[in-house]
Amino acid sequence: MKNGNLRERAYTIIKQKILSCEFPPGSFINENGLLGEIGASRTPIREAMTKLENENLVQIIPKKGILVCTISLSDINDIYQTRKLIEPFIIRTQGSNSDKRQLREYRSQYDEIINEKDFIKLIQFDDSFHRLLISNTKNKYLIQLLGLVYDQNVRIRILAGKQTRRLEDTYKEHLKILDFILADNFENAAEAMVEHLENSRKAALEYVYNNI
Amino acid sequence: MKNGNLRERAYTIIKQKILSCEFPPGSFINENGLLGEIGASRTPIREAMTKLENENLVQIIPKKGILVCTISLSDINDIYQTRKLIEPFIIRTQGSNSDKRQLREYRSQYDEIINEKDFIKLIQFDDSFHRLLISNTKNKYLIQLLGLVYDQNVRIRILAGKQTRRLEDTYKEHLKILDFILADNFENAAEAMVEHLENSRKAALEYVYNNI
DNA sequence: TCCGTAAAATCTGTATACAACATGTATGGT
DNA sequence: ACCATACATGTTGTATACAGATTTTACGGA
Repeated sequence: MKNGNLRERAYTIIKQKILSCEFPPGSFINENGLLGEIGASRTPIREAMTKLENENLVQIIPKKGILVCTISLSDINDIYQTRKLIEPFIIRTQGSNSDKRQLREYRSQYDEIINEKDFIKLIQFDDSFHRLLISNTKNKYLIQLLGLVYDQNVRIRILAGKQTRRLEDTYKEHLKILDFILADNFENAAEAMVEHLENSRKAALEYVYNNI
Repeated sequence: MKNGNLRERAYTIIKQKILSCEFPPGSFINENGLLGEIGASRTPIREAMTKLENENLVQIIPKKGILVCTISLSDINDIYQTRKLIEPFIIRTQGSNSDKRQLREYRSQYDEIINEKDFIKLIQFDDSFHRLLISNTKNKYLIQLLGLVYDQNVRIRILAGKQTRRLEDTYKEHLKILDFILADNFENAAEAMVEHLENSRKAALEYVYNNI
């Protein structure tokens, strides 16, 4: 409304609604419905949509509307194939460059957040662990790709809901990876990451099987 | 002008101009200058620009203009780190799914194109080899990422110009990879790919060192 | 009641108009 | 001649207006 440009503002607001599944997968977004909340005309909103289309979050169907992308079985397999390829590689090659201070800070917050039982917040916290790790590689192509992948992953986990067991397992698996990295044991950290991703993949598939 | 929507049309035209370096890296694109050629108003042109921004081909600088992205040393290192991670992986895991007919057809065209001495055409043909290989993995995230990477790579090679030696080396290296795949020897194919990418990276770096 | 067709309302795609900002130019003072 | 300030020009960001298409609704016949 006041600072920055309206396109970015629209982008941020709409993306948040998609990631939180307030705009659920498979639904259509009405451009006019956003005018009031964003406080902008259709022009910047439409530009934001083309940006979201490139992030695989919406699909602009000509003369039809803006469809919030669904998440299919093959999406999940693609996502985890990608992650299992890149994330262990990053740990192995970039582990020694990790910002240990940030990782220790992350670790110290974990217990507190686990106990809050705010599962949206917990999912975002889990997400930030992986984003923290990739931030060590300065490779902007890998960072961009994994950013898209993580966005999809957040949606999957929110849709899957409060699966308490998986939330706690994730906690333990993250700590295992974290401690290996802090101990400069990158090979074991990478292996723990592969295990973690394989477990996450199974949980995601389980959700999709039960709900689609 | 007639079929499809103008946004896609604008996107295709502008992207072609960027990849061919008719719009050279570091230059600004004037929106009004494109009105006539594209036959559309600024609205679809601007939407095309936001799409190109997400592909790292332009950078929209608020209230300033649309800058064609430059290619830095770290870009080249990022590009080849990414390619060396993903492309051998694809050969190893997807080699057996390769469309041998397409690969044989590709091979049969190569001699003819090499002899034409049309270096732009040759660069595009080289590019299509890698795109052919990744099309075997149905992983849309990897395909999308490598698409962006290949786009940048085309620009680098066009800027580097008619380096005859490298063009011929590329030819030999591609044939080596190709023949290993056709012989179902995916491990050797993957190793040949790593070699090829390392040679390409050095050639790209050499160009940048000499020109920036 | 059900179905098909036609009209109305709605929504998207595009063009144009306007406002804000930035850059370049001219003018005037020292 | 040089610098500073004011003005003119050009370009981007956004709003609005309009046209074409699609969906919804209303109506009439079976």
